[in-house]
Amino acid sequence: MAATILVVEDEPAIQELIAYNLKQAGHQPLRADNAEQALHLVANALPDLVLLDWMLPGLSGIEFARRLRADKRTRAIPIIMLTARSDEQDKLQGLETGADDYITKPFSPRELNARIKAVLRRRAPEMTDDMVQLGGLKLDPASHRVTGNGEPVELGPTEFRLLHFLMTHTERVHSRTQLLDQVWGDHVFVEERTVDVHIRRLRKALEPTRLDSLVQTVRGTGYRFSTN
Amino acid sequence: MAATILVVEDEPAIQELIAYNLKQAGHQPLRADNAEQALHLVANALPDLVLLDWMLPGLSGIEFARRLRADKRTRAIPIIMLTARSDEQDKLQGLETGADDYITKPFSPRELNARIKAVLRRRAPEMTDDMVQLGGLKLDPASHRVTGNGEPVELGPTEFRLLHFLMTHTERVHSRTQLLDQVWGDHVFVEERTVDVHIRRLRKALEPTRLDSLVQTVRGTGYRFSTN
DNA sequence: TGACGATGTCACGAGCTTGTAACATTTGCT
DNA sequence: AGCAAATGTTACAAGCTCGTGACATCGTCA
Repeated sequence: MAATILVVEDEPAIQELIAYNLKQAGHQPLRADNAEQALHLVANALPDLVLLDWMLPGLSGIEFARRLRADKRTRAIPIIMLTARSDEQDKLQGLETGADDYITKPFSPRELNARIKAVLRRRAPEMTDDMVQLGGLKLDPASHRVTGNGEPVELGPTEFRLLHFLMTHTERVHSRTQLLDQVWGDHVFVEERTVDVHIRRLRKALEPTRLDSLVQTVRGTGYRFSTN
Repeated sequence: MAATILVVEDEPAIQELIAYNLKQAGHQPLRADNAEQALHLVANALPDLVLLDWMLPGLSGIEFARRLRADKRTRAIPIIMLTARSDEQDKLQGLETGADDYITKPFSPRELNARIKAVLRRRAPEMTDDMVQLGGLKLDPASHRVTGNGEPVELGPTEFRLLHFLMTHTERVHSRTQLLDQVWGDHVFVEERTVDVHIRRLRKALEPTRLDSLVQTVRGTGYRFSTN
């Protein structure tokens, strides 16, 4: 994984507990005792996910979530809310505000990790560290290694991300625009044809293993990763 | 999906949020801050769906919807209205004016996407990603693949769109003009006989699977996709 | 600083798509 | 049968898409 996770929780003991667990799971915890502090942190660096206590002193969790959703820069950040009571009302309101999941205290570290992983996978499967293995190709985000039919494949950073995205979204055509948004990042402005060039570089790197046929062109539409 | 969706919303933050989510879902957002601006956009290019805030400065959402419904060119465009209060009165008036659905703020991206999909499925099934399977033919918009009796079928972009439209509107004769409007697009001017040529190409591509008989000629009227 | 890898852009050419016209065939009707 | 309209079929030129190699730039690291 190796995600940066912002923990917004006013109870020090719980905050500490969560932070410890996140570290154990290989994440990078950022801590905030309240929403204001959290906003400051977010202003400086975008976390990959936010664990948000619903009951906070001062600015409430709901309000904080709203603000994240209101700002273009932070809109896409997944939010998991922590709620003390298993109150259905809270849950509903939270999901409406845009939380991706919620978890009721008390919770086990195992459950927390599972939900984090699930949310990361849902929001951006290519963000997780899960190894992807398809049609003879094996891509391991953790070690940043790719092998085709057992042979190592050398890829540049962009080609690696591109392949990772394609392998986590197979059997589906992606337009150049979509690939630019997903692999290069939104807000980046780059020529569409640049995608072609990186597809070319990716294929070239895969050629020695004859796996370049997995990356397919769909004329007039875009590209597709397919094992057929 | 890949629908062009016009968002008419005066609140910049909400407009931005919606546009972002639409993009994530694979749609192409068009934005307007008010009804006048929206009318201009519609004059240039027809969107596939309109998300319309009910409370707008200047020309109201209701009035805008009326105008869309009054013009033959825009009458068929599905409208989903966004309403701040869960006011029954608004809802009723909206549905009477011809809105296809309504959604009450605040709403989750998930809910918005679900409603968009539902409306598109009802009004313009060829805009969704749903796989179509009929009479031995299988067409999957997501992977952009067609198979007939299990065998892959190679189609050019236009033939693909044509077949997709026919398969989502079966047992019904479409005139050449209708096909040009629906498959080629609104403002395109092309000879009617061109449709014949593409029908021919489509049939030829289907011949190897003996499924070309599904595309039928209705003399003096147009073409029809039928499993009988 | 200099070398090197990574990246984005461009230009060129091969090959595919597409709209049209021209010709062939079928259909419906008298 | 004979005719006219509608449709099927083919060929082709123009335009567009995509693959590909070349190149300039930028940041990094020794």
